[in-house]
Amino acid sequence: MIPVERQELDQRETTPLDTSVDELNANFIESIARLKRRLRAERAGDEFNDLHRSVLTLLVSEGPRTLSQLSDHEHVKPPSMSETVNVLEQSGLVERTSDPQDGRKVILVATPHGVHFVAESRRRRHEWLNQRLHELTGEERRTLAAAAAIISRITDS
Amino acid sequence: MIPVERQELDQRETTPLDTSVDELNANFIESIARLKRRLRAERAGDEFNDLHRSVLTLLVSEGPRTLSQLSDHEHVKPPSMSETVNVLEQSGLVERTSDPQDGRKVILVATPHGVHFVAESRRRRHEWLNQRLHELTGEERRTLAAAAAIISRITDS
DNA sequence: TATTGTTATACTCTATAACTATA
DNA sequence: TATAGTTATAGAGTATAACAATA
Repeated sequence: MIPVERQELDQRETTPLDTSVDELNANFIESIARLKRRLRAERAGDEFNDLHRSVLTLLVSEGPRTLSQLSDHEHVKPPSMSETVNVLEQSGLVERTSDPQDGRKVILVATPHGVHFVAESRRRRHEWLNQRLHELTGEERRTLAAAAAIISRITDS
Repeated sequence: MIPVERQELDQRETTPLDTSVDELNANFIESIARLKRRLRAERAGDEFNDLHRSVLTLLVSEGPRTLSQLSDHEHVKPPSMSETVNVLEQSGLVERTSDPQDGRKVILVATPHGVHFVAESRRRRHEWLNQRLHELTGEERRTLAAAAAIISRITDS
């Protein structure tokens, strides 16, 4: 039924490769959307969300960043990042400092407590996914790691 | 700095494999969260979201389902699925029918318009991601396809 | 005047609680 | 009673618009 519809509708040139990209697009988005919804249920009640953790991890591993740098990197708008940073700041995990060269800028720095938190929390978080990952074969894990690298690259392009 | 912290904190036994799973967990979640945020920005203004499309695709390709079956499959609660189905129904893409065996159940069926929509929209949606996928090598696409399959499997376990 | 960030407000997506109808 | 689904309401996460401070 679907192939017939596709045939009717495919007015422009398509190669089998196009079709496979379309399929990949749909399958891939649907699979990660379902995973995100499942993870949401698993981590209900957590104090920090993925964005909080991603920002903190970046500050710990890569060093201080301005608010705009953070919002660009994470693909959110500055007001969203400002609120995210408020939470981290109120928890004592990051500090706002000012740029001596440019008074408009706010530079975010991880506190020692923030560094400690990242090291400590990597293991505990997303326990459900951790368990699932442990059940995979080494090759399957390598596939996911390779996929994560590809996703990061295209997201930032 | 981080390795020292880890060493202090790692009270329980961990193997190198554990660490790599932790890293994979963090990297993977962060990469797909950033991708999701980027996709949100790219598809602003769209009439349907990922859940609408995923549900419609399932009904078209796999046949009629009850509301509970849909909410289980997509990992949302029944009220969320009910609202999602309302939108698809109001757009004429699915129909609610009743189960002749059990009057409590609602069976969702894709309309001909819904079938047509799925075939027609696969190509157009997420144009930004489609473009990125076209720029990948065949092997990179195979990696993502394999990752999507693994994700789907573990999400539904 | 342009840029960086914040505050106020609103929208999207999903959840929980309360309810209706049927088994 | 227990189950399937809906309605009403709330919360998390993100956005846009308006504003303040600095360049």
